[in-house]
Amino acid sequence: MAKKPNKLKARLPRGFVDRSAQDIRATDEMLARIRAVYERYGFDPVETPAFEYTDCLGKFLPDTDRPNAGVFSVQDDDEQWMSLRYDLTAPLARHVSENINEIQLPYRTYRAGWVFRNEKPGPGRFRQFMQFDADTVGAPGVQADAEMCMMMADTMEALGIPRGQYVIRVNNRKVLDGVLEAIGLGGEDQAERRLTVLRAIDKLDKFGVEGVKLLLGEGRKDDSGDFTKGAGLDTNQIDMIANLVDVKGELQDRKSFNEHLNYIFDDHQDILDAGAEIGNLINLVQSCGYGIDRIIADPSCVRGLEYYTGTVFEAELLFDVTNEKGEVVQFGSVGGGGRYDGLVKRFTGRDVPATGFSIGVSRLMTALKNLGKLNTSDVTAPVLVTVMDGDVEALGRYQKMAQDLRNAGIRAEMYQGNWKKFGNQLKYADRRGCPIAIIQGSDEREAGEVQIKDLIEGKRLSEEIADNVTWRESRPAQVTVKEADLLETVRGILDGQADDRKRASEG
RNA sequence: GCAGACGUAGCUCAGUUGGUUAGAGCGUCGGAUUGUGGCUCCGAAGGUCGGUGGUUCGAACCCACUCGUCUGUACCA
Repeated sequence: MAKKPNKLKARLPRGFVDRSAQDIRATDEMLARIRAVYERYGFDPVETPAFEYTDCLGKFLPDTDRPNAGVFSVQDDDEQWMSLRYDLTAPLARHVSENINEIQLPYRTYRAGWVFRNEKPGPGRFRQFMQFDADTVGAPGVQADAEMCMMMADTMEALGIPRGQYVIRVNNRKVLDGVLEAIGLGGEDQAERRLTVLRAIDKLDKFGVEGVKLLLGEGRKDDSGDFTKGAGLDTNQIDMIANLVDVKGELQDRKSFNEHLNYIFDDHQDILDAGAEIGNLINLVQSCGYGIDRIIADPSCVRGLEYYTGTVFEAELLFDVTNEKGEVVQFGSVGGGGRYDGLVKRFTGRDVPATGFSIGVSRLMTALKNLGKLNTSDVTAPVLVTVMDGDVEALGRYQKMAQDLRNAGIRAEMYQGNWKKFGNQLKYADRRGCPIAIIQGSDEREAGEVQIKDLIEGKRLSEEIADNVTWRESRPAQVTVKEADLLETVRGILDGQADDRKRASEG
């Protein structure tokens, strides 16, 4: 009968994660580096809330009054639908529109924040993740797009990704639109088909040209035997798109890009005009010294299907990313953006052209972590002041030692567990990674002394001592000093440990 | 969403043809050692076998459903 009480099971919602101290510190470091680049380009921060009214995000399902399934939504007490933001661009457009009279355009702005997507999570894909965006609102020229591409390249390098290990791929939506028109997919009635074609093109890096061709035609069967219906184009149409898209990074400048387009679409002026815009962007960045090792034209770059109107670009990592099991994983892009000239107009009715991009911080961190390029934090654990006597007077003395260390800028704590088992205090310090333990029992107290134990050096010495009695009695790496010399001695040991770490990391 | 694989202790995994009381290693806790971490030794705790229902004298094992994880794929602002 004595059935255990049914305990509540502690569980994390699917697709969400708790972040460790190390992750938080690493993220802070990444954010600081990204922010420094954006600031240097003259951008200012602005922050918007996690919730927006769903209509401002533009995510109602067609022909219904319910929000899209991909967004987390709740109804406010007045029955209006609100949703957690799924990116930072739509909220920015809302903010700018609401404050359009106060904001000096062109407006350069950046912001980092959590965004939420109610989708199937996967490795490195979560339902809450962080983006770090930069946008220029009210800048119509391709020179603003060019600036974005360069800033994105600078950001990659600021994060420690060497040149040649990443690339910014640039395209223009108007090229793709023109091409679709040219192969006879224009008009309202073919909208769905155009989307299918764009999705197929976007899969180039995943499936290769042959895979894309299948998706443009009848369809493609994947490894599990699942069949994806294709766009149903004829071979002529498929070949034109395949030729457009399969360039293997050969389009190095304005001239070669235009020649490429000209070769396939020599009688379509709108395509050539859009192509010229990409060419101009490439020339602009090259005049600033950003060569094809950093920014390159790529007609297969598609990006989001929703609101981009011109230039689109994305940052891709070129090194292999391996997971915990050592398998190489398809990583795809770590950020991207483009021109969205219609987004502010939805609210204001005014033409307010804008361009910007987004970096997937969480995703990029996964890549850097798996690569071992993530700055492992150099935060050291606190110095532990151990407790030998539990009377209030003694506790005050221990607490004061901790305060003195803190006031001297040294991370320190007094042991707050059960002080009666002294061995456990050092065990705690060991597991916590404390560099030093401070010990003062009645003997030391009477002599006006403290014992200072270098736990790192002690750990090293322990390898040479097999016998526990000897190990305990020898009190390795432990010195006795006058109370007045506590701070200086601790600082000396910490400095020595820091030097050792530096030497070790430099190999 | 679709397809497949897998769910046994905190973790990694054994578990015979369906047969008594479900095991190991690691970890955790306690002791040897109440003022000294590591090592070693001794001991203990820890399980609705993912859940529900069914077949059976009997189910961790077989069946159905369901939940979760992983892989591929679709969607992805």
